[in-house]
Amino acid sequence: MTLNKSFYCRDPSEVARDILGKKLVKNGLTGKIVETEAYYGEDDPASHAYNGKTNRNRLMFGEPGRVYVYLCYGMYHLLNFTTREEGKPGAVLIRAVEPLQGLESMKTNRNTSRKENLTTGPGKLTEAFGIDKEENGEDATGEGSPIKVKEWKNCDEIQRTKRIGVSEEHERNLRFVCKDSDFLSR
DNA sequence: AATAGGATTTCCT
DNA sequence: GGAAATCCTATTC
Repeated sequence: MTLNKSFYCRDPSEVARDILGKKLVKNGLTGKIVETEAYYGEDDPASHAYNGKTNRNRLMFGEPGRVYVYLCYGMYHLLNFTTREEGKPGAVLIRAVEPLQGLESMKTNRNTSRKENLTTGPGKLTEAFGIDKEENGEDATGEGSPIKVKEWKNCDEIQRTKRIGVSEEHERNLRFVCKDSDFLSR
């Protein structure tokens, strides 16, 4: 079962927590989501949407369940799914997955053979899955969608921590991880 | 093991 | 002009 629009049309923290353990699918490659972060809008200084709508972040203001990919530090594509109803900015960043299917393609894409270095970071997993600006704006809620998330498992134990790469000020605990995973970032 | 620097887009001051 | 939702490599301890 592909996660539908009502799954994504909720508070970003709820979506970030509930999407853990689910299966990320793109073109035959799959991975178990083990690390996420929630981002909000006007009340979240670390969010792209903090200062209002721009060409880059406009999907965060739109309907839920869309793929939001953007270029970080001029080099790495980061994968998000939009959340909340149209008009209220929100997104969930996928920070790490555990590789399940398509390991050989991932190794080629990443130019490494070590399973633990394939998808253990937000920039790494997009490279492993071949995700870039092409996918920006795609609807992730259809069975035929190029990128989607499917029902699969839940994590045994979920832990909530500070977000990574975000300045201390105003930071709330908006990072969610499957506690005992061997595939978390850094 | 720990630290430092580089690659380089998008947006803000 | 400078910082940002990162990662890799080289250098130094």
